[in-house]
Amino acid sequence: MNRLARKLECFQPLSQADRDFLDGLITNVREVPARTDIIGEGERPHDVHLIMDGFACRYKISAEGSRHIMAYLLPGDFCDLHVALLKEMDHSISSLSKCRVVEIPPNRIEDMLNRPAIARALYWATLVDEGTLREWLVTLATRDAPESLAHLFCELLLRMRAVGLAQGDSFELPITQEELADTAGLSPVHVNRSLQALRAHGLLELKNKRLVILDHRRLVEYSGFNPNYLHLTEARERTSA
Amino acid sequence: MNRLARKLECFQPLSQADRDFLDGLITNVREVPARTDIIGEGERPHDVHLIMDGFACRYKISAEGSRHIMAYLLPGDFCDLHVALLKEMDHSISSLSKCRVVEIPPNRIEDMLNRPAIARALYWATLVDEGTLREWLVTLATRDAPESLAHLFCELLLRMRAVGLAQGDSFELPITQEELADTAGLSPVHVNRSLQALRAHGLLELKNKRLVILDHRRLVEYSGFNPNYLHLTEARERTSA
DNA sequence: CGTTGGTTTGATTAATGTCAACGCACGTGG
DNA sequence: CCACGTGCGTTGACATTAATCAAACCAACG
Repeated sequence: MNRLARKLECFQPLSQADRDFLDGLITNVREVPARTDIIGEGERPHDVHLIMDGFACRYKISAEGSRHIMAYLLPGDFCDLHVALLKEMDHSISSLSKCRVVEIPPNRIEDMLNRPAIARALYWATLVDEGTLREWLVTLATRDAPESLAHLFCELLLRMRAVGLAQGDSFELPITQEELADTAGLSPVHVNRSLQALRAHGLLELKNKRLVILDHRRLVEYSGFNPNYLHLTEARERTSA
Repeated sequence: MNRLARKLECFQPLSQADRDFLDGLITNVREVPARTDIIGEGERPHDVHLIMDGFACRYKISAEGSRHIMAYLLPGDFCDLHVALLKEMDHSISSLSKCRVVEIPPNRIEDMLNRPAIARALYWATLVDEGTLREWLVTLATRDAPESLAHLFCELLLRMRAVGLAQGDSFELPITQEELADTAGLSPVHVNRSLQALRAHGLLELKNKRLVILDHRRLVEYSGFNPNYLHLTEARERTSA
């Protein structure tokens, strides 16, 4: 049930004690409306934030005022686990949809990191985040607009499955085309046309904030998606909530 | 003298004992010619690799055969510190110039991570790597060609300074325009034209494998460079070898 | 029923890629 | 010492992708 535990078990099964510990972390839950900042660039938050429900993102605003989204944060993802070490955030975090966010005080984080299995799994998770960043870099540099979106959707499907939030080849995607544009480095207009192309190819449908992948195999092939950077072990992929 | 120690001290000064320990790591040095793979995607190297001299890079080859460079590895940078945890590399590492690479066996790495100050500094370094990846993402998504190159050069200057390899506002940059193209997601032709534009603006000169920044202030402004993502403390920036 | 936020469409423009050729410096072997 | 090859940088002409601007449309919601 706990999305964090589910995600960490993609790396390695946890003991019941560890699972219970993670459940115990979920005490201080805060509702965050859609499109509101959770942490701003330059801040140094006191508590660590964990997404329990909804979509959030890391982003930066460039000098000319354009926003770029650098990562999606799904249920089970930490926003700022590292913050204790650095003087300040070098980017911001904002909700995309309505979110439920857990705030965890530093001493509980320390307790968590003293549990070896959890600490290792969290380290794995940051390596996956880094791999994801690298793959997004490749996308921006080498894939054209529809390929970029297709690749993103392939990735999100696996990540949503990993936390039990996919239904078959589809999942809730509560974001706008403008947000996709800010993610893929495209204009909203071009995102729209690219989505139409993907639809026309019979690869997917995106409406009512839900993405339905109609032909997963072809979508993977079309976008050149290789899931190795997510470092999932096949056994732990899940297909249902 | 030890580039790794210099770099880690950008986070926090180290004890003499820690510095000595890091010096003791440099036993098994290997010469690597330019443009040769150090670690390939899919491998799982036994030893950890540390760059002591020269330029290397992380890269991926896309399905259609194009290469994308996702990070530069300078003296003092680890190639694959994390590798113990993951089953396999999700990207490759190759030298750009001739390099000197240290190979460190896993038990020495373990010893290293048992030294709290060093472990913390290494964790800081991986956070900086992640921040750098995010900034490159922003570059690809929002900056035009000459801005991208200018931004990259600003970053490299600070990184080279941090390990004592810059002379004033200039440093050795032993890479070709084609490699810059594979970094910035541009064609070599366009890199060439963009460099000419930067030169024409009197911002910099790049010849004989050396980059001379002629007007640092304007270059920073031109590229919208904000060094916060490198998390350097001013005090530790160095300007000479 | 009007307003609002998001999506869709068309026309035009700007940035960058591609292809092809040429030049230049350097190193090598005759 | 010269001739040649090779790798890299440079240039020009042209094609393509995606951005921009502006307007229309649509559905949800008060």
